[in-house]
Amino acid sequence: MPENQPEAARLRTLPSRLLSMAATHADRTVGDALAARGARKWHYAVLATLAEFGPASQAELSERTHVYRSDLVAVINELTGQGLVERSADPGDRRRNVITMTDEGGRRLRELDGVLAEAEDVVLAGLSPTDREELTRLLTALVRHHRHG
Amino acid sequence: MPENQPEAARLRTLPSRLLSMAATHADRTVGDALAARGARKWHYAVLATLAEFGPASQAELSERTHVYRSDLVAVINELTGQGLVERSADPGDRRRNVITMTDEGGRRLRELDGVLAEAEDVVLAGLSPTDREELTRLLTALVRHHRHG
DNA sequence: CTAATTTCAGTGGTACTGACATAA
DNA sequence: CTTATGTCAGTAACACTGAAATTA
Repeated sequence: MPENQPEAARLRTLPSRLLSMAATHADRTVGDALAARGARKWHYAVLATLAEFGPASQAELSERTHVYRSDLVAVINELTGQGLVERSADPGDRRRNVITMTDEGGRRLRELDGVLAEAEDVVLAGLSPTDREELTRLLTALVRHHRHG
Repeated sequence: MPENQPEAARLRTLPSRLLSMAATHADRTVGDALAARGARKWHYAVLATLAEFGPASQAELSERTHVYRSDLVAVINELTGQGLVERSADPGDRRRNVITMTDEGGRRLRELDGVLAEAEDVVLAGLSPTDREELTRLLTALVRHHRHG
């Protein structure tokens, strides 16, 4: 028995659901594109963060990328295995490792920049340039608020 | 060595990343709120769909909720276990089950409506009413576009 | 025969928790 | 003693694939 009240179509406009569906599609698009080059989004996040802020400890990388400390270990292992970053002991604090991007890591990052740009374009294909900016603005406001709400 | 080029801050405005972070937070907020009542978002999706379209086969529910047919089995098992829906054989097509919402399922749905409303409000707390509508519009356009090329 | 439906078994990336040893 | 760091083990919900059995 369908109801004829306003909440009959509960699901269709539920923001959390729309967010989830859009993010799933975006993650899959980006993930597939990166996987075709043997990378994952965390790899890109770490490389991009190293390019922006320079060498850092794993704890710092975790804060900046929002990849959990515990999960970052495997990511750094994979990146070192590919020669994209180097892990060395911090002489000033022997609890820490210093992660440094190699030259090959820099080249890899610029390669992945291209992959990402294409993927983002696929993700946003349904929106005008104005709407893309508007969406970015709204999402930025959302995550900003969540981080110090 | 931080770069001073425009792509230095690659991550901060990457739409797929913003989408992912916002969706993760939203999923967690909604998921926690539902979990406090012993429910998950798929349970809500199934109940809401049954309320809107009436009794349906699992294949129909899968299409409407976008829960995979294989995953839907467990969801229906859980809902029947709680007496919220009933699973019976379709007399007209013996491959199918007919899933029907019980009266208790209807009460449960209205209970969860309240839970969802609160959770959505938390999720969108950083946005004005106008921005909330705008976000909903943009996300709707995105998922709409994804669903038909 | 092919096609649809339900079900089960399993995979993989992600988000997250807890604990431990080491060192500040 | 407390705190921070890196590491490991493990959980849970989710998205998705493949295949088997049944029936149309």
